[in-house]
Amino acid sequence: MRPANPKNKVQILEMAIPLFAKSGFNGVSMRDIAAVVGISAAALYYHFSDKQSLYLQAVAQAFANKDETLTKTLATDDPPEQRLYNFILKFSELIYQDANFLSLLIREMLDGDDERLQKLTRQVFRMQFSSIIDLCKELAPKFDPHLLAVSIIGQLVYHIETKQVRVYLKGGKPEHNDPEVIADHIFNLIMYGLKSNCSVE
Amino acid sequence: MRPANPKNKVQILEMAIPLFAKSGFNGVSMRDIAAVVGISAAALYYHFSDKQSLYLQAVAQAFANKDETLTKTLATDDPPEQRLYNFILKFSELIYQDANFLSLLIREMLDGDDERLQKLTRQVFRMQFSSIIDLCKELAPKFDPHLLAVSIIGQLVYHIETKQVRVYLKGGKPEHNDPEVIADHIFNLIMYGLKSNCSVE
DNA sequence: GTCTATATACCGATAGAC
DNA sequence: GTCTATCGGTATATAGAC
Repeated sequence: MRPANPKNKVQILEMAIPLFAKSGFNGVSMRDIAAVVGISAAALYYHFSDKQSLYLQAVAQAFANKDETLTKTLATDDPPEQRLYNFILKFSELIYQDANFLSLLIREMLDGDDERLQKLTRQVFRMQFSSIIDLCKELAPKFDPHLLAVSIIGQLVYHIETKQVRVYLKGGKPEHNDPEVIADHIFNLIMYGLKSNCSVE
Repeated sequence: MRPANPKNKVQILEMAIPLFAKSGFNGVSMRDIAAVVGISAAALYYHFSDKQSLYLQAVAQAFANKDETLTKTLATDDPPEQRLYNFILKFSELIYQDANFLSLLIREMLDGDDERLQKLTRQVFRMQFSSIIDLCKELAPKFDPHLLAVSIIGQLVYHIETKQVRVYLKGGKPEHNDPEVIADHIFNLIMYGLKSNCSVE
């Protein structure tokens, strides 16, 4: 039978990404991927040398351009506070909209060996983390910029990561999943803390 | 051959916990567990009806008493600020010392279906989250207590979760992994924010 | 309570036709 | 580039001896 719709590598990767995000490397078989792509499992080996190679390329594909997108929001002429808010809102929207990206990221932090994590930080986070750290230094020289950057990103990630769980916890409301509500809350907390009356409602 | 050292369920669970924490449900086989326990894979089926049952009981075992421990630090006569600091430090030490607990928790949030997540929040987090929310209301009535509680726990979890990755990021220092350094940073940030000079009290 | 042996299914990967 | 067929290995789980 003549193949009606031959696939290229990127198409296959894009279809594999949600599978790996949902079930992890060990939870997805080559047959599973082949099924959603619409070809046989054997055909996957024409495009990729083995399963690990397919997985790593899928992760790289899912992470591509994320760093660039975020770094751009930090490299403007706006005042530092505005740049921080823009970054927080952009990051919030990014991980809210692209659930696969966040899942794969968390899975990589759990499963990746030292070599892969090093590569990950270089490819995905280096520029962005560098920019946010410089911004932290500018905004609050008294704070350790590394700890501060992790605190900001940690809140963003965790608010989205716990989306599914939080509805069962006390005080959970639907609007807590709105990326803008999350961003406003984090910015306000980071800037002014609990003991301030400078807060912006 | 006479069995030299028969195992009970709890012993098996305790030995399975680090395996599931490190490699996840799909990354651990019944043979793997049997090997570290020191019995045959078939013998596991005397204690557990199937792999899923063993896994769920291992998770329950790993999570047992965590809620109680944390809730206790919140139920004292100390002033609210002191209670918040005690909670942050205790939580920081807890997830730093028990890496299996945090790994399993994150994996459950990725893999658990709605039913399991609901059970998880009831068993592990309900009292603790309830107490921290009441404390948040007391400390900062102007903030949404749910968002605030997630921000506090999110920072704690993320600082420890990224332990392995952060060494490759700008400004990373060994002392950033000290649970007390993390706790002090988070408490200070939460209470006073970056603009501490414009706080009222 | 643990063993050996085994049933059954699925896995990753390859061979060779088209 | 994709197919069918298949290999060798491993998975979960069971049967039955001790």
